[in-house]
Amino acid sequence: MTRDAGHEDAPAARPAFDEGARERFDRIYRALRTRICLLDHPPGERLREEDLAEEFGVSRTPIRRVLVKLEAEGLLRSMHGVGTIVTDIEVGELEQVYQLRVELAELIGKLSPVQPGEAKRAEFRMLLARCENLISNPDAREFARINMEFFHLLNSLTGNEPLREISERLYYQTTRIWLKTASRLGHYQEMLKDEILIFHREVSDIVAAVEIGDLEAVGHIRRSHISMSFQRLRIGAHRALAGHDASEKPSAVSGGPGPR
Amino acid sequence: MTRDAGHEDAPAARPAFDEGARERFDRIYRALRTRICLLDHPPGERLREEDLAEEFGVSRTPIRRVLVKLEAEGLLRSMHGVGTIVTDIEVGELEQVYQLRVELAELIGKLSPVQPGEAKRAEFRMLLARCENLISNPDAREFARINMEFFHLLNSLTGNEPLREISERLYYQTTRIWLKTASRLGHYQEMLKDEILIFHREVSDIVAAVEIGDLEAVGHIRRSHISMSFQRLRIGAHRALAGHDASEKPSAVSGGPGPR
DNA sequence: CTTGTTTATGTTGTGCACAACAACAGCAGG
DNA sequence: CCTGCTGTTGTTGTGCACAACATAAACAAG
Repeated sequence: MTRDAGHEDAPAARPAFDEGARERFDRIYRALRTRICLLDHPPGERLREEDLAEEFGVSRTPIRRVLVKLEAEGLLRSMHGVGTIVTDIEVGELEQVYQLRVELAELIGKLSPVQPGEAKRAEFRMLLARCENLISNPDAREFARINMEFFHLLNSLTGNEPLREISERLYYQTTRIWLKTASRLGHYQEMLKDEILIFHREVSDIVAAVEIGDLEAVGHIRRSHISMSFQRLRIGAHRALAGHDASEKPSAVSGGPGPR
Repeated sequence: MTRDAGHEDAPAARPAFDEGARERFDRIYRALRTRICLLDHPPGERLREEDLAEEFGVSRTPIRRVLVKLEAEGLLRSMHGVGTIVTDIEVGELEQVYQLRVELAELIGKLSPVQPGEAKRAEFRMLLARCENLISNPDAREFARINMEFFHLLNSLTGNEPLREISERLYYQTTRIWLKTASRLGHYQEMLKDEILIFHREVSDIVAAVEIGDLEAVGHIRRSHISMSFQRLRIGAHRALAGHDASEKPSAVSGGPGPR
């Protein structure tokens, strides 16, 4: 298992001088969610409550609250007497989630859009810069992380809180599938570079739309990219299943999947 | 408090001969959710974990799991050292939820629609009959209950499971507001009869669309009714706030709110 | 060797006692 | 009468020991 790789955002067993119960809950919840979506906990891995309790410096009880929530979100599945395992995901099962995400993407620009101030626009530009760095220095994990931050930035463009919550939930249900599918493909490096280029294009287009304040355009761009991303994902998964993934050169438009 | 009124669907402290943990969790969860939405537990009421534990014949631990989930859904709010209280709701805060529900209503007919078989169509006709009975025998509580069952029936028309889950969640966040607003209005009886007539019209139209298998039409009808219902709700709440609710006769189209 | 049974082991679910915390009543000082 | 403090009470959050459960290994019967 890759658990010991690096938990930059989960400083284990931090004393947390004056942390309230709710803050601690959120901290542990987000840490685990990030780990699962970055495949630090790959699908099928068993999470022992006692280990997690020791790692975060608490008892099993608060850990269980977090696990219950993660199970409600569909990332975990705990069975009495067996264990708590990270749910496995298949491209086919995620089609419905993607269909819904495609529709919701447009709503972000429609329902209570909030025009970003200079600070937020700066965040967008910063992310675009990190994305450009990524082109010359491809790294799947960093890619997934930037993608996650980009999502949260986009999500903050709507003032509709229920929409934000639901979009976030669906995002975290689907985002793992890319890393999982990609790791199975033979032409890992080429595909990663292609996907990063496509993602950079999306970020670039969206930042342009944000700069001129056209949030509806942001929604449309996002929608088409999510849709196309899922199409590439399906093709990639199909090739991986057929087993002739390493035998043919990928093209820029249909090379492989990317996290959206 | 109205807690002792009638818990038809929550047989308290049932022995439950061979009930698994998951089934019990679901039973308690749904019982409490129904009670909250039927205002058996009105907004602001304090729920004592120990009382609930005793009533359902379990310890505090499984009760807390249910409360955590209900809190995640926005129906409860528990504060350390204070208590677990039923969240209060205002029409203004629910505007965003309604905007989202309006958009999602159309998706039910679009995303993976499943043509209902004869059994399901019979359920629709049955509900329509109960709705007609309601006209000659108005009862707010029964109205809310039929409305709830009608929602679940509609929700089963899409095969998109994430959409079903999200729609359900949003429905239960909003459905309480009608009973709460209605109970504050002076012309309670007239408004109830008007709302029942409007609801009967909606059910009738939707059943007709279901019979000919046009699920997209179902989505459109539903969408417009949710939208109009919220408009009436806002007007009703405004009148109740202004305090001149009992002084003027309501009309059929703008009389008051109804649960959607 | 195969198969059905039993036992051992490890996990999640539950119950209970206690800690942490907030609100309130009572009271002293002004 | 008002204000600020303090003890008391009641609630949710936590830790821990045990029950319920599933799995797999060990074993006996065929």
